[in-house]
Amino acid sequence: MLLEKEDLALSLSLSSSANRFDRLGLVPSSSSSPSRSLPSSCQQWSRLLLARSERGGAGEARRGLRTIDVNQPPPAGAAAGRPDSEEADASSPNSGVSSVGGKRPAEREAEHDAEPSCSRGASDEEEGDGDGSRKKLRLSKDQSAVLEESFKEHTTLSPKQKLALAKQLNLRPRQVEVWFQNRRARTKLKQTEVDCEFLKRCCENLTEENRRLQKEVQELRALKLSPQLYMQMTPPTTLTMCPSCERVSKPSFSTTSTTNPPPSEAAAPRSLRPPFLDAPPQR
DNA sequence: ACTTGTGCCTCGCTTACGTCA
DNA sequence: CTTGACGTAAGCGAGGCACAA
Repeated sequence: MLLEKEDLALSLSLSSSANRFDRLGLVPSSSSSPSRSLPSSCQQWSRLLLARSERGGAGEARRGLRTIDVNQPPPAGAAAGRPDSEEADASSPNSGVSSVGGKRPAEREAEHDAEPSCSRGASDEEEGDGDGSRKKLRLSKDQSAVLEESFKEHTTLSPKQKLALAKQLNLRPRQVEVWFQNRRARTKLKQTEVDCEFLKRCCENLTEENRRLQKEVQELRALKLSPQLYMQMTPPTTLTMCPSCERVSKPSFSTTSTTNPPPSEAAAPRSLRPPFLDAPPQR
């Protein structure tokens, strides 16, 4: 159990690290799937694009289904306060908007033949469906593993994939949907933590760099005050900046030879900044 | 061409439950 | 046995997009 958790955390952090490397350009972005290699903000955009592309595909099926099914009443019980709270729950997420239309045609169809399995434990019968209290059912290890594998392939599911997965795992499509939703949330949370840590380190490095430069300025001023040394020294204007990478080249002489080299991250070119700093506004 | 209504999807936030120390 | 912390399945509302009327 503990190991499992750690494994999950590890996989999360590993994928996050991969994202970080991708951001820094250390890993060719083509080495991982687009959605997973992108930072969270970019993932938002890719998600939109993905959603659009998926809707392009799934939308056609939906359109097809809609023409067939849109005006059909939901299966008996689904709309009319079925005593089974599971089914009621399954339609609730969209209750805000689907109070009129009810369940999605595809799901309606699927859930009709894919009876609620309620996974292991399945003590559904004695869990009093009538009281309206929501049941929480833990997914089995196998189910979680399959879902995890699927998530690695794609972080969002098309309706077809969702149905297939639900059927394969003997779950309701709604459960698969919720699992992916929560999984995306966990991934994002993890990524945010990684981003925070990265920014923290950047801040520390920049502070250190600032301290170093201040010290250097002080030393240069001190040199300027002593004429003999000042006349002998080579021009201190060797602090040139490369316009392309914005790196400051080291002076040929060093009055601060004991100072540390600039931290790699602090000296990183602008293109390596965390992309979320340049990210478009999120909603 | 533009507007409006509908259906669907995803997200963020939250709640409730299961597990463990 | 109880309790608090933690992980996670699930509920809810909001926003956005596609599509049809």
